[in-house]
Amino acid sequence: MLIDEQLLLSYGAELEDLRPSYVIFEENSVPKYYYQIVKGRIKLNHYNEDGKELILAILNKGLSVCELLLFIDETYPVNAIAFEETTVLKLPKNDFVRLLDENQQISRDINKFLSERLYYKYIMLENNTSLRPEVRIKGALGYQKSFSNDQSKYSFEVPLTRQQIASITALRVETVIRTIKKLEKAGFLKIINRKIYI
DNA sequence: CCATTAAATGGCC
DNA sequence: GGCCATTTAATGG
Repeated sequence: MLIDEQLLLSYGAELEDLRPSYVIFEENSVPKYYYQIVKGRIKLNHYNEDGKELILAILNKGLSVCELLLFIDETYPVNAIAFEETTVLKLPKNDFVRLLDENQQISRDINKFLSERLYYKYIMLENNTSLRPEVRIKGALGYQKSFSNDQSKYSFEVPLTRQQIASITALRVETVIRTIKKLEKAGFLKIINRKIYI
C-alpha cells in the first residue's frame, strides 16, 4: 500500500465501506480528503458531450485516489466511483498535509507514486492515440497485467468486461470484441469462458 | 424458470 | 471503426 494504514488511522483517517457504483466524489467538486483503497477497486471516469463514458483509470487496492488534487488548487477533473464492494481510508486534507510534514519518507513515497502514475499516463496516451485498435487494447490490457505478480503468458485473467475495455480505449464494444478475437488468433491472449487471459 | 446483462455476429455507412 | 439489430450465452433470483 502507499501509506501505512495504521499511520493514516493515527492521523485521524476513517474507514468507509462503499457499495458498488457508490460515487466517492464528482467532477468539479472541491477536494477535501486523501483517499486510499483498503479493499476493492475504484474507477475514475468522465462523461463526454455524447454521454459516452471514458475511464481514465482503474485503481486497485493499496493505491490512493487522485491525491494530486491535494497539492494544487483545482477541482476534480473526474468522477470517482466504486467499481465493486470497496473499503477506503479517508483522511481530511489538513491532516494529510500534517502527516506529510511530519514524515519525510512518506513524502518521498508519494512523489514516487505520483511519478509512476504520470509515467503511465504518457504510455497510455501514446497507446490510446494510435489509430490501430489492437495497439490501444494491448496497452490497456498490458497495464492491467503490470499489477500482477505472475508475468507468465496467459496467467492473468483480465478483470474487465468488453464494455469497460471499450470505455478505457475510447473504442466501441464491437470493435473491442472483434479486435480481441483477432489478438487471440495471433496468440497474444486466450479466451476461456469469455474471460480474457493474457 | 424468467429477467437482466454481457458477449458475439452480421449488415451497413 | 462506428452504429444498429439480432442472436446467444452467462448470471442471479
